Amino acid sequence: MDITELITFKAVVEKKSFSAAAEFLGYSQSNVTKHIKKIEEAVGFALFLRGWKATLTKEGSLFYKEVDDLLNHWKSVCSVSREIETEQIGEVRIGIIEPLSKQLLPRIIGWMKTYRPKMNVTFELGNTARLSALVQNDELDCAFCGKYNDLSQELEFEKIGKDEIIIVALNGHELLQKKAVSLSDVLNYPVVYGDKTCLSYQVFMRTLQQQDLLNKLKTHYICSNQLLIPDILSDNQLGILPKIIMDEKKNNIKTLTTINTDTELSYGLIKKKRNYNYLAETIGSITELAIQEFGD
Amino acid sequence: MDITELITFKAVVEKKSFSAAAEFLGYSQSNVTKHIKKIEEAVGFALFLRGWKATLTKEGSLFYKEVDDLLNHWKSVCSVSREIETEQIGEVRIGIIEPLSKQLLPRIIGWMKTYRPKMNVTFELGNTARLSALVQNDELDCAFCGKYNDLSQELEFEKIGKDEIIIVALNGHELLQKKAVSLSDVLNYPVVYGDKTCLSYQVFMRTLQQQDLLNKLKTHYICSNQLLIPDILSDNQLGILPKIIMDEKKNNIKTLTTINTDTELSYGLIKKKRNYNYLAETIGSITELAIQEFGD
DNA sequence: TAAAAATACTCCATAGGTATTTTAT
DNA sequence: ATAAAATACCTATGGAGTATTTTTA
Repeated sequence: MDITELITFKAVVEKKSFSAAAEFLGYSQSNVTKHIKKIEEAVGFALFLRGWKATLTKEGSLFYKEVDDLLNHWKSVCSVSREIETEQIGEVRIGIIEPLSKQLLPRIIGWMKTYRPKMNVTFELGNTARLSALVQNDELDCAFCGKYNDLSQELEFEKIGKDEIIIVALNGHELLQKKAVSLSDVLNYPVVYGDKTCLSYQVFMRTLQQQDLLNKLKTHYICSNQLLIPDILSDNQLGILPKIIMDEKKNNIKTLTTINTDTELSYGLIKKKRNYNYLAETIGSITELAIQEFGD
Repeated sequence: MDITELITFKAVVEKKSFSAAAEFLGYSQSNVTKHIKKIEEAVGFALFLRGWKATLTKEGSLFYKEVDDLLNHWKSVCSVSREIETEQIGEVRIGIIEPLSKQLLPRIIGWMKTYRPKMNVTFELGNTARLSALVQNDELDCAFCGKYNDLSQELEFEKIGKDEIIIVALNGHELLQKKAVSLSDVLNYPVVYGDKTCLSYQVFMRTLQQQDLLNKLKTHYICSNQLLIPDILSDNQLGILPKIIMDEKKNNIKTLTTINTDTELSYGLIKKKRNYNYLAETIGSITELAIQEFGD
């Protein structure tokens, strides 16, 4: 007994005749007879009372209810396989660093809602180091990160845009009067920046070191969530941030200057180097989206 | 893609290796490879990452959940087919005439509870004519009836026991003093009997006619449900009943006499003459039960 | 008698096997 | 170097067909 035979069974029930079912299925009449006989042998009871019309026996009728369900289940499994093939179901687990999240997260959600309505998405916020470890460990499918120098051999980085580290102040800050603001000027004021895992922290510190200004650093506040810095800035404090998280609409905050870095600061996508990946298409589309958002 | 291939798929998932699955299933390793390849071609994605261990791809894993369900469903359909074969499921529709119901119905229910716990039973109470029409019309599977003279060609009658029509009175009735009670004696009192579809009515009337006593009939009460007659009998009334419904424990009621009939009164089972019948076994067993109950 | 199902017979596709090669650890 | 999967090749079962006979309304 196998599925094709059960399909024949269903056709005979619906067409109420072996020959009509044969025609419907594109089979020979004798083949339909064989299919039905094979099921009847397997189950041990007659399915039909034969005559000019084939009518279900009571046993056949009880069995048909089951078979009909099973064939529907079969069809559903086939359609699920098509959904898997076209990446319509399952889950994408996406890492995002905080600077990118505000712009990228709603856009990804919007895209998924339109093109992957049945798929679940998990967003993991964190810094580049942690997210790339999660990707490495197969706990994330991909991560939107900063460029990460000691990236594992198994991972690859695809650039989606670049950024700069900027220094900001509240409107009316006295430094805003100056035409050219130098780092030594900045160090006269209390500074606020992200913790040491933040790119802005690292760039800022490296630059101080290069210009031998580390000892000039006075009061500083560390806020592990960079996104909050524009909101918590007060008095004569200065914020050090990736340009991307500066909300242009916040017109009480002004950019003083940009920290020049020898190497360009890039954002991009980290994922595993493998030609086999269930979510390749989906992640590809999301990457396109990110490039549209952040690319030049 | 067919069931056997999906079974192989499941085995590979469980054994985590093509060769182990092959051994488990009694297949050659190459055949397992072929099964998996055939599914992979059908669905359009890889199921396993090959290596020393075969591990599911993400797609394979999503698909496996579906397949596992389907295989369980498949197994359940197979087991249902066995239950149909052994008449464990479905419904028996049994007709019973009132005189038999009090004794037979609880016994049938008891038997079904023990031997056909999954099967439903419908009991239809009615007179022989109506029940045999329902059997004829395939609205009942069988009926416990009286012997019915104009039984259709398609039906058969199997005797399970015989009965007599008796005349009863309340304890202390003056007729109980008499040694031999004749029909003319009976007609001096108001009589209670079932309606004209009841065998007892028919026998009584025929006997009156034969003895030319019809005109002597005085007050009479007709109660369409014969079962009630022993309970409603009062004063000097006499009841005319099939012996079988007389509850021996009711010691306030006594039998006066028996109406002699030229032909024997039989109870039996009416069913369709056909060699094909889902419930043949079940009905056979119930008939045995009835014979035990009513047979001599 | 006519419509439908069963049977007899044929053919070839494929499910299964064995032996060997290729791949991955 | 070795365990496991893929491939090449072979065989025989049985799935599907055609033609004919049997059954049933």
